[in-house]
Amino acid sequence: MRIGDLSAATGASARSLRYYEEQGLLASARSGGGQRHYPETAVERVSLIQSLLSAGLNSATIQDVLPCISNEAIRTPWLADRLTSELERVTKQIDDLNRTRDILAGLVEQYRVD
Amino acid sequence: MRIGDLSAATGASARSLRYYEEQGLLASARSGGGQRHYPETAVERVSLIQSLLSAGLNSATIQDVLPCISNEAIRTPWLADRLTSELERVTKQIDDLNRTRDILAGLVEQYRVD
DNA sequence: CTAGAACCTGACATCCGTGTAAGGGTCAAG
DNA sequence: CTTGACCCTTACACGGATGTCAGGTTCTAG
Repeated sequence: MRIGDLSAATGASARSLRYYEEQGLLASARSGGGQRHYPETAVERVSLIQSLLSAGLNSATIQDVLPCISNEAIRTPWLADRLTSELERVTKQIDDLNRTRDILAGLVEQYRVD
Repeated sequence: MRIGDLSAATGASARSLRYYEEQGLLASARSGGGQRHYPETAVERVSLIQSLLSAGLNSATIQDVLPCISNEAIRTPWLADRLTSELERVTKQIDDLNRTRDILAGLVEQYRVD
């Protein structure tokens, strides 16, 4: 599939897909003329990248965590630690957001027109 | 209290406190020489602002939602709707983050060195 | 072959809360 | 009065993913 197809399939803009590639998160094959071609599996990969980005991981961290050229899982204690640390960060973020949701719910109550 | 005290009490930098004021989120009285003075209640207000910012509300939205000059609660259907809509957004964000946490947890499992 | 859609690279713009530096004023203790 | 800590305004910089524009190339349908 070409970049427009992948964009349509994932909701990521073509600009973003090129950026992911530039950051080493997403590989592409090139046609003779230089145009990008992606395997079907790229859809899932982009979806994963989107999830991690929306969780607040930056592209450098995602690159550390998801080596993209080799499909081989690189299992090192360092990587496990890194992932665990990000997991903790996200968990803490969720806790914070839950507190804030309660605050918002309280405000909704307080400001409601009776 | 002066800006340094409020900063120490809340963890927000003086820069941020001035910014909150500039955005209409936080009021201050001024001494003859122009220095800011805050009532004790400012601590709680800043804390609320911090929570809302960390939940992804921008200052314009917070300003809409928390009129700062008047302490009077401005109860309008519009405000209640606005708050409800932000509440829904945060709730959705929490759901997304929970999904991403699961993804990360799965990766931790997958990449763990056995 | 040709038109037009889709793609390419490179560069600059945007958001927005925060950091930071410059240059100067305020305030309280000694 | 002096000193030093604290504060003032103004202005510029940043990060980082994404938008957008320009100028050019590739691909595909007719």
